[in-house]
Amino acid sequence: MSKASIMWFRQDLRQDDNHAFYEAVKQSEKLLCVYIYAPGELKEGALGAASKVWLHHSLKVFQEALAEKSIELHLFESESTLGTLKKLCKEHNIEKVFWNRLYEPAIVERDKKIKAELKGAGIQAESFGGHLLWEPWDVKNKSGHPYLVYTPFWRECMRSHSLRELKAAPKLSTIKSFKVPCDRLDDLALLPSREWKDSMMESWHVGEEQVRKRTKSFISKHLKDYSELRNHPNVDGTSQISMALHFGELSVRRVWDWVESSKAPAPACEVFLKELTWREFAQHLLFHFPHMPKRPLKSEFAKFSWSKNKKYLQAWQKGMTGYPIVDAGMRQLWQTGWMHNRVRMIVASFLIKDLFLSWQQGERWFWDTLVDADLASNSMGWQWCAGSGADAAPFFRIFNPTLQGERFDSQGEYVRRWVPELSKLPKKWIHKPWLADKKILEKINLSLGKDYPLPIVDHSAAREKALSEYKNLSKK
DNA sequence: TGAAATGTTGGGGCG
DNA sequence: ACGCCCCAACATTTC
Repeated sequence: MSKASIMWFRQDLRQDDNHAFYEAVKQSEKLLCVYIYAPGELKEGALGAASKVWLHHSLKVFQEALAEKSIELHLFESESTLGTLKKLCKEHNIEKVFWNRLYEPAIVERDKKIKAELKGAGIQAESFGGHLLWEPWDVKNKSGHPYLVYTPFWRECMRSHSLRELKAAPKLSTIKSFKVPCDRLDDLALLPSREWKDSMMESWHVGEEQVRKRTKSFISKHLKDYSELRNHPNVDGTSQISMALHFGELSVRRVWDWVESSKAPAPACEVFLKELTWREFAQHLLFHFPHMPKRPLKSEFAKFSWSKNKKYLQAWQKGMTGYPIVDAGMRQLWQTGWMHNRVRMIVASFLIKDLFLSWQQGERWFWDTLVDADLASNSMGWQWCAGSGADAAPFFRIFNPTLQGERFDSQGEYVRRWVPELSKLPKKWIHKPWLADKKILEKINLSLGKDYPLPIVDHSAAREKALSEYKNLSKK
């Protein structure tokens, strides 16, 4: 039993199944809850603009939820988390600091240092597993190395790794709370002046309570059709829990439990649990290969000579490439901070293999604009598309944006929703407007090249070029 | 969680 | 009735 402790909240803004919080409440008489915003320490993991907006709202809701139980969540903007923690410990006679572990390289390094320094200063420090299903150092192949291929990773997790015990939300009625001077939420300046910040959040559920409802309703209504409907961008067939998993409003372990105890057929459950395990795989990869966000995991790809065409990059970012499914996705991303996963693969393939821009350019744009931006998932995903990652798609697997559109948005509804200038175009041409009859275009008063761009590159020519470039690379 | 090129098969039209 | 061609449908290979 410790008299006074700090609960250091990070990406675990929840009460349910929060091991560090559970133990902190159990082991302490008096508890100081803190969130420390120290962007300078995070390197390439420093939050993107959309993530900051999400964090702002998430912190607000979490503060309110704790306040209902008379617990204050103290916010601090800081240049040194260690400095802030040490100062608080000293000022308030703190005996122990609790937190849940994270696995990004810069954070791991910082937290190790913090733990050592606190212990050196005579303060106990204990970290807990809560962000993942399994610890990265526990899942290894027979020769003791981390897995580089997903399927064996999945099998190994299923075969030999049990899930940790779930923890209920701690009972807060008996714990004594501190109230100390701290920053206000607005002082953290997480909301940019960008105009999309309000409209962006309209699409999403924020906070533990709302996210729980949304997830449970997904499981009971949509999980049974997940394997099919998750591919159709205009259908509400995905769980949309990525952002809540990133900031920890939702425990992945808890979701796993809900899915396993759901009434959905076992094969549907498995498809979904495999997606949760892809997230896990990404986190483990980043832990073992800290350079994943910056450099190709397959080093031969470092020689690839990418284009630096700024106009192409801008056209892609703004959703003005002339390929409707690509543009719809990029505009959905800009307006809502989120893009359907099927479309993420399509726009990524397009950036890399049609425009020859490096996957890192795409990675950085997603990082800044996605509310669910996650260093591990994002860099793994981009490397997967580029063919340079672990268990990646072969480079020659090139998506044809027209065919992908026709297959997964067969009615063109997704395109019409996000690219309104094409909304009157008949289904037949919705994914290839440049082939539409002039008469039709005149009739709907659509002037290609003016109201909507002509394709900025020719897909089949770009495909040939990409393949020959790749061939050269593998020769060298 | 590709697409395109190439190969194979089999039904039907037709001399 | 037969051979031939066409081509859609499907399978396999290649990038």
